[in-house]
Amino acid sequence: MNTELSSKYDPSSVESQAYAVWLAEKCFHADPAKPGEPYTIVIPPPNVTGALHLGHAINNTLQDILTRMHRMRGCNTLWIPGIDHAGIATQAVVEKQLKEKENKTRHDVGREGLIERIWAWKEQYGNRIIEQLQRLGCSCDWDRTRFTLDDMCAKAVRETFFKLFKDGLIYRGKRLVNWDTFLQTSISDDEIYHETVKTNLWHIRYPIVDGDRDLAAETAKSAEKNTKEKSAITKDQPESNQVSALSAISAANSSRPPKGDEDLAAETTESAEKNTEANLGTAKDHPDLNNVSALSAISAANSSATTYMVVATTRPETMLGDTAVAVHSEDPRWNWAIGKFVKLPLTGRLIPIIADDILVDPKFGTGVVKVTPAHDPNDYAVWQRHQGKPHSASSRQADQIEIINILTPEGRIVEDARWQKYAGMKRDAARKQVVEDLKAEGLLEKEEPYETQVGHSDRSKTPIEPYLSDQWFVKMAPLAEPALEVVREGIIKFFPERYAQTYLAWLGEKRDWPISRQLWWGHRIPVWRRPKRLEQPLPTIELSHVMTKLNQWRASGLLAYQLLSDVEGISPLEAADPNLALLYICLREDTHDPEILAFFQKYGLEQDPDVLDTWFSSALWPHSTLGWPEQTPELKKYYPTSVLLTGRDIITLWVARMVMTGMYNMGERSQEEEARRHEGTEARSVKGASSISPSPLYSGERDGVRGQSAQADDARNSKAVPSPQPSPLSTGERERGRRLGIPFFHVAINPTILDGKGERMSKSKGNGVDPVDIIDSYGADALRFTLTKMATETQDARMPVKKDSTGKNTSDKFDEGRNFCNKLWNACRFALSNLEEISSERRSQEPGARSQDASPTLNPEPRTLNPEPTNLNPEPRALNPEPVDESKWSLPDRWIVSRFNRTVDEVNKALEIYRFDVYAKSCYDFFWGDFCDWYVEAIKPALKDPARRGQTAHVLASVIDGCLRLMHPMIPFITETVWWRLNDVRPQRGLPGRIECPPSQRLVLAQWPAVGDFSQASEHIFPKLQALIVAIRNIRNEHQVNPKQTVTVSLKADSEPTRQITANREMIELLATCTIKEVRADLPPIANAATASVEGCEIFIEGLVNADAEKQRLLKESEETAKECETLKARLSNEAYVAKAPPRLVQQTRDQLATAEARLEKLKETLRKLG
RNA sequence: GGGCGAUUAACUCAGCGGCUAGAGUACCUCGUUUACACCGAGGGAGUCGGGGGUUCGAAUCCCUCAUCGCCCACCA
Repeated sequence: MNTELSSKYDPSSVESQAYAVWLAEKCFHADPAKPGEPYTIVIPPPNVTGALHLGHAINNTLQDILTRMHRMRGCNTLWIPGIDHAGIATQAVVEKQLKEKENKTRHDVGREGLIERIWAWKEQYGNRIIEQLQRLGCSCDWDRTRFTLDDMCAKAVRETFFKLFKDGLIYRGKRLVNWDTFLQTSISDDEIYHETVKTNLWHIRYPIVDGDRDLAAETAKSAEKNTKEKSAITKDQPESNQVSALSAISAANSSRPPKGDEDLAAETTESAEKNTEANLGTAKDHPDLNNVSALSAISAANSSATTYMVVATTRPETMLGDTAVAVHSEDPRWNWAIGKFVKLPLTGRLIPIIADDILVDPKFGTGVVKVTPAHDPNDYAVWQRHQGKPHSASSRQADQIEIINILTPEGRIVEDARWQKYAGMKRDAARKQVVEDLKAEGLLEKEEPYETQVGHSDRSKTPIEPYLSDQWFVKMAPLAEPALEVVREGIIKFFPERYAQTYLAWLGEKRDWPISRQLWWGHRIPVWRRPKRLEQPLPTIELSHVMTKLNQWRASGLLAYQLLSDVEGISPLEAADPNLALLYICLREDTHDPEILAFFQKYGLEQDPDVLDTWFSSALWPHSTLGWPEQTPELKKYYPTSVLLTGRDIITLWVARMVMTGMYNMGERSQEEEARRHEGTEARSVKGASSISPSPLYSGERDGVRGQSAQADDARNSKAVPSPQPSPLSTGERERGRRLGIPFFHVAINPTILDGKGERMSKSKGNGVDPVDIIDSYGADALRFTLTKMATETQDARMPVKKDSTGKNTSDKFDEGRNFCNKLWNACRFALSNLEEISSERRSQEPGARSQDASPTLNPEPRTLNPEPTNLNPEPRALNPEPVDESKWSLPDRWIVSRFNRTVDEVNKALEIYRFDVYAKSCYDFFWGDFCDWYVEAIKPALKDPARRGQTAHVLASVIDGCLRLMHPMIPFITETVWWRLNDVRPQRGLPGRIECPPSQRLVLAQWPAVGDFSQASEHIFPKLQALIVAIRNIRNEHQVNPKQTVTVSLKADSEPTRQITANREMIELLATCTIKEVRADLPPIANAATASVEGCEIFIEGLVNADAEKQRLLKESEETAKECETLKARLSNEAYVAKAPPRLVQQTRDQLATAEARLEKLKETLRKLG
């Protein structure tokens, strides 16, 4: 390979070449059989729907930095890439395309057909995402690329569902969900966005029905209608006629009980039983009827004047489904009416007036709220609360209310005799009609304009409907508790720390997770059930046979089933539903068992058509990608993963769920259970498992993988040179995490990138920047550097966006990255060309070349000055017998090496706490500010001097080597390319104890730099000389001296500075473009010279005769100095300061004052002489 | 309503009890010295959002107000 560096840096050729080499040599491939402490990251899988944006770019750049750094640290490093199938988003996109291109709906092409199309689509776009990640430079193990819908993930999904189902943590329930009437699926809260909509607030009169004789008759009629209404629902929703006992129980167990309502669960269970009776046709009376007698007893004392209540609503059409009006129990305007009825306009039903202090805010509106349980989340909660409770201790009257669905899945009003007029109308039409009819009846009190937030589906952009339907849920409480605990205890840490709050707050709510989606694209729910009840209930004998069979299969681990038996205290047969409508069977794996298949067929059991929420598979990502539930070597080696890097928006949706499922599937208890299963014992419940002795998995030796201590030995032996810093995780911590099954130890949150106005980037706003455009125009390294520098601890990072000449979005922000990359390239080119020259010369003079390295001793610096050694392991130095003879080093050599080690130290500390910006800044400041601006400039003469060039070149090569290692994770392409050239030109590098340079053909696999010793003396002296040089340059500039023109300088300085200046005279003269005439302590003032003073050293530059300018400058300086004196004096005259501040600080102030006063005196003297 | 963050130079951001508050970009001056004009040398530019407080000392800690943004809840 030709490793010449082109004179102009061309990112595209550099990048493609380096990446091709890494791939060809499998540099990113991880092998679990190899030694080394594991370091694992799983990518947050991008949605297959979209191309990558800057958010992905920053997220993946940071992951790559960590991955590359740990690989260089000798860890057994794995970064797993992959893509999310993004259920609803993807299906929506493909359906839209289908509609646009072929004018077909999903029903036209069928389930199979649609899925086939989506897979084709996935191939195309999934590959594009992989390509984009590769262009970014991501060092993922591409052989292990996963897709949340591939076989490996599917297996994990299936097993997890089965486990949850078996443990009773998955249940089917009727719930109010967010219904997308366009896509006809439920969607989760996070797929909703709110839009402000201008509408009206309609005030409607609901006539109060007095307790007179007509009442009983009215109520009876209403009851009759209710019966009809039941059949209407049944017709409309075939599967929803059972407000099943199971769902009601589940609701009671899992929903948050309202505050202070401890008895709710018990009461709901009772009510559920009642409902079951009703469903089974054993209950004769409608619950409402039980209230009639009590009603007539009500006194109407308060009510004589009031004949109606006014409710305000933005959704008048839902009044068809009203089943109550609610008031606050302490609202004197209305509480007298509690227990009475109102006559619902338009349909004429009688509905109760109930008290609900949670729903009703008496200070808001009229204090009266209509209750539509089937179409409003709050009202649904009211329905749940009012399951037959007495109004108060003194009243025996129950306030149970009904629930009535009025909408079809398409969002039309359902067919129903009571509102036939509106049947089939869409929401808006129905609303219009209802309002008109109310007007006609004189029941519309007023209509006022109103703005409200309406939830819209993110996918179809249509308004969502709260809709009552049967869904599958995961019970959160048992899963959430351990997941909360590991974060509270700091076993999982967030960076920055504050994000733990978001996590804890959300998880603390323990709201059950609706996991079913009425889609086709996704993991299908592995539950078989009858869509309807059996026409004829099974005879007891047959039912008993069914149960026996099921128990047999369950015992052999093939399936799990749920029915009423899951309620404690009821035997399975007792509870078994003879209509089989409440029997849910979860098959662990798809089966070909003819007996089971025949059973399913005989009883008409079908697989649930729904699929799982896409987050269900994402939640398993850290262990499913490693092969779980199979006990793969990968799983054993790489789980738990080390860190998760992600954006803060999915801390709840994703991070929390990964912790829950990770601990549930991978925690020790779970693993034990697994082990027992393999032994042929069926574990019935998790509860019993804790008494079992630890499985072999955790007792030391493991199949195929040696124990922890053996691995550690291996790692040590494999080190050629000291490996650097130990991983921040101790063995104990790692083991604890493994036992608990946590998916990762750290969660690092990267900032969200916004545009210059602080708005989120998006396609619709047109402010998005495409990372590939930036790579094309600036290069991937430049993009990466800029993004790394933006990765601060704040939550957002702004990036002003502008259009480039071709109309694409770009940002000047990337200039900084590009400039730095360019600087890096050119500095390396310069260094390499010198090294090449010197090396070839050296080779031609072997073997005596070494002697050249001797250079005159300048300021020998005793080693004792160095701070504590950072390399605790002495072995490595033995590898290189050549001792470091620093007496040969020039000041710049010692300084730059020390500064380099300082930088490595800073970088290590920064990356340990995920301060990527500090990493970028440290590298930038060191490389540009110290190395290029000072060191390289300072050594130019030495590189030309045969006596010194050998030594200088050796330091230069070692520093370059270290810099390339240090910056490689952030700037991988340039550094790798330069590395190859450096290996060619100068294969032998390294300053033992200072900069270790163990050889490596590829930088990507080279060792991360160790922190070598510092040189405090040089770090003290060099900056003083810098200040002197800057001061001289400053005077030159002020006097408009041409940069090329050499000036003559005389310096007045004490003996020590004089010594340093003299010793480094050549460097000062070069960097300040001057000739130093003399340096001494007793230098008399020089007339007609421009002067300055810095670090106790007075500078005189001859021949700069601009007296006026000089006088002005002196005046200004003396003014400033006087001011400084004043400030310092004031500080010292403050007694409290002298008394309370640290003595060190007070002394410092005194010294400063003395210096400033002396300087001021000199300035005044000079000014006096000038007149 | 609850929580979190931001407010520092024209712009984008560091700094988070103690050096004269820093960097990059932009701006101004000078400069085509063979690494780099995507460069070099230098410069100007800030009441650290307002107001209180704690402290010897506050950009930094506390309270409060204002503005902007995000998350959660709610909006009959």
